[in-house]
Amino acid sequence: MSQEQTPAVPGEDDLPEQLRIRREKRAGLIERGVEPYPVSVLRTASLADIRAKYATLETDSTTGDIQSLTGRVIFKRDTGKLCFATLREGDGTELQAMLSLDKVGQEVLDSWKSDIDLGDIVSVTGEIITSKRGELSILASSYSIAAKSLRPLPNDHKPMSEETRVRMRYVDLIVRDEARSNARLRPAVMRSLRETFHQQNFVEVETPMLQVMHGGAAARPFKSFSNAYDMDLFLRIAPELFLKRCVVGGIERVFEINRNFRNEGADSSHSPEFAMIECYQAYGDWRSIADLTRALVQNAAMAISGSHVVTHHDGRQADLGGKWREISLYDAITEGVGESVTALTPLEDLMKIATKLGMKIDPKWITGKLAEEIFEHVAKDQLIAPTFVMGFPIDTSPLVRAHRELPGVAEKWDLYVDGFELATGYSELIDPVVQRERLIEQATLGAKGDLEAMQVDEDFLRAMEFAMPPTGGMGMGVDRLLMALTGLGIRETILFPLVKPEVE
RNA sequence: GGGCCUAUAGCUCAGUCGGUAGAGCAACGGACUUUUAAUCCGUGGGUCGACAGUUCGAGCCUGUCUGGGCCCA
Repeated sequence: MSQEQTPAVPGEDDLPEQLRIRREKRAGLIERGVEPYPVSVLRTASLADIRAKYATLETDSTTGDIQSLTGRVIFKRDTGKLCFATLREGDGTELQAMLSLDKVGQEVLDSWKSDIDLGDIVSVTGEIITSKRGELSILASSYSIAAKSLRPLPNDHKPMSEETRVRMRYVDLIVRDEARSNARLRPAVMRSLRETFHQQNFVEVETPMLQVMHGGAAARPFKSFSNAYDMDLFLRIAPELFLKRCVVGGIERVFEINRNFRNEGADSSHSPEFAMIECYQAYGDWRSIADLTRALVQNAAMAISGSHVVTHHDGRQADLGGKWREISLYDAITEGVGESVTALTPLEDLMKIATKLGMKIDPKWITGKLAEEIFEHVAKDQLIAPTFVMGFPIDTSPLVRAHRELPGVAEKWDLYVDGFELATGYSELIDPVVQRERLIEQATLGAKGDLEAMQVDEDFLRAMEFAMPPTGGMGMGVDRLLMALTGLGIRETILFPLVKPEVE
């Protein structure tokens, strides 16, 4: 006191007024012997319990039921001798607390008015009643502070800016109903997905995220390093090659739901880390795996909205029910450009078509890649209702079996919903000799500077040489599934999406 | 990668022609025993994202950088 003290936190003196006042209130409580962060407080029921128990209580009644309830103070309406506050608990359930002079006395009432701020978490003990206006309430005989908030809550009636919501999701969850429901949507969808898999006798496995060699998809990886082994490691871009090892080993129906990492840009439909489903079904093919995919999506829709018709957050409805439309990729291109295009159409002809469409062409694109780009250019906007796009070019699908009839085409589909790619499914390539040739082609592309090309995974090829049964496989983005079910952007489906650090 | 928009009080946002920084909520002081975003009276709160430039003078104009959003590829 007598000496000059440097503040414990640098710049404590420079805190904004509201933060400083709350820190002073905390210190004041401690000085008076009141613990602002007690080890426990009284709680006999949740607010939801009380709401359920007294759903039909008449206006201005008493119950004689004494409870201790906790919640965060989100509104305060202080009058001279009777104070009201709205308490809110984690799922958004609210209940009114009332403190009256004749029940708690002058000292307690004064302390409530001066010590308790919006955002504080409190425990209130008293009788459950309804007010003269009919509001279900707890009429306090005493209260205690459960945890003092040192920061003011944002304005509860104006939505926080998108940036603030993402940077401070914990506050978003306190103040925004949709944030709370979104957070609970994902686990509901995850449970539904797992149930569908279990109904169909799929076994869930967990395969490595830290990999010696990345593979199973075309993407740039995040690179790490193992000090103990003195070698480079990669965060996985896909679990595919390990799940296929499982199928070789006899786990005939296998799935994994877990995180993949891709060292690429982030936008409204891409996140550097994202949850992905992959599954493999021995003795299945691209057709059987398409049926499974439809069941996964439709059951998830049913789980969260009780119907195959889902309502997006903006009120738009999307019907995911029934059997989905199928179109052939090359038929769609042919229709879109008005001249016949097949997997055998040479690169030069595709170039002419793309140029005529005014597309920007990357000279590194191979024939199949160019065909896919033309498809996206002419047809993507029509893919709002769920649509299987069947038959992708074989030169961009190194892990897929060739189509049983169409030359140059692979037995691969992409599922489009709402204009974006939700899932992809294959008849898997199981001939180890062809598989080796395809991976070596990829490695050649890699040597030429294609950073997304796959590496040759010798152990994977050895596994394939022990024979994998004919198999259908599928991959689906979980975040994108949530987008298709809700219409939200990917950053709203992920609780804590990657954000660059705030600058001081 | 290219283009457009954006950053101002704790939160959400105004800020005209370049001339002393504004509102609502929140906060602080006071009144109020049935409020529901309570009401009424009063008060305080700002490194206008950062740096540079133009100017007598910059929240505003110019440039660079940083964060965020949208569109295109």
